[in-house]
Amino acid sequence: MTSKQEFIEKLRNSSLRPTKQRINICEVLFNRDKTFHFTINDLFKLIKDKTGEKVSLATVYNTVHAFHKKGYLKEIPINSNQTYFDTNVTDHHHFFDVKEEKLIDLKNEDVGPIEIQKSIPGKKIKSVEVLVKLED
Amino acid sequence: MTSKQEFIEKLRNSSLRPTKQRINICEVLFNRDKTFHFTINDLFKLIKDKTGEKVSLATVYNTVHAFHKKGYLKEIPINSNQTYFDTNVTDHHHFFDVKEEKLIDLKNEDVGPIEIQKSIPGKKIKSVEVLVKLED
DNA sequence: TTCGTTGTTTATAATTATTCTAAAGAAGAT
DNA sequence: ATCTTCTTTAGAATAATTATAAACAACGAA
Ligand SMILES: [Mn+2]
Ligand SMILES: [Mn+2]
Ligand SMILES: [Zn+2]
Ligand SMILES: [Zn+2]
Repeated sequence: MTSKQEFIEKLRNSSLRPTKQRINICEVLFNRDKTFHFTINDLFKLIKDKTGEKVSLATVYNTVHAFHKKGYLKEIPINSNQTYFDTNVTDHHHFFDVKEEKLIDLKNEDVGPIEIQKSIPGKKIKSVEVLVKLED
Repeated sequence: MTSKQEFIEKLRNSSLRPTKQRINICEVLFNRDKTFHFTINDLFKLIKDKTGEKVSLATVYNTVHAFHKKGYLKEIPINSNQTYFDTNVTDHHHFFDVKEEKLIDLKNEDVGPIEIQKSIPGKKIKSVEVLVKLED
């Protein structure tokens, strides 16, 4: 499998040694066609389901945070009891289906350019994110 | 004081009896010129500081949630260890100063109209919020 | 007013996501 | 192979939030 080399590269770039556990995490995170929105708990369960091997919760947290810090994962700002992450690290916005507690990507063209007309002295803009909440 | 009557009205509208504790909470929340962004913990401390009387944390949580449910408070979607609320319940967007952990209002005209071009069958838009993260 | 009812406050316990710890194990360098 | 450094893991610690239940206060009818 060619993807394993990519996983190892991602891990090394994040200053992480490529261990069996971390490869399994990568398998679930990055071996996909579409973007993946998840909580740590989602990921934790999926690792067991998809790889058949259990990885400790602490390792899942540590690895996700390292990837997030390196920019391989994006954190989505929602008020939920759990933190949501996204494998799509490009600039993009989201629908949040409040009932289903599911995130859906919005393409930038679905929202249009957003120009912030105000500025705060000494501060610069780090990110601009739109969250569209959906109800039935 | 004329504002006390408004507090009582807000409480009644939220199906809450006007107690001394809740009036004190209202005093801190609503007796202001500018919008107020806060966490429960901010509010809890401010009540003691501003009114000299202690209100239990449970009461602060309960009252804030009742006001939120009724629409007298807005919850701001940020990933933080604590939930942020806002006394400005109009549609508006925010800067979030990541270092200072402070919210700043953006007027709608500072952002411009946002048109969402995508729709999800069976769902309608409940809110559209922009969060602009600031760094030094 | 007084009394009964219903709602409220509070200390404290429970819950839960996340982070920390430290011991045992694995990876990498020589 | 050996040594060093990093990693995994179970379990403990932390911290925000929610639940509990007993003492107390607001309300409305009598
Ligand atoms: Mn993070
Ligand atoms: Mn709430
Ligand atoms: Zn996304
Ligand atoms: Zn605001």
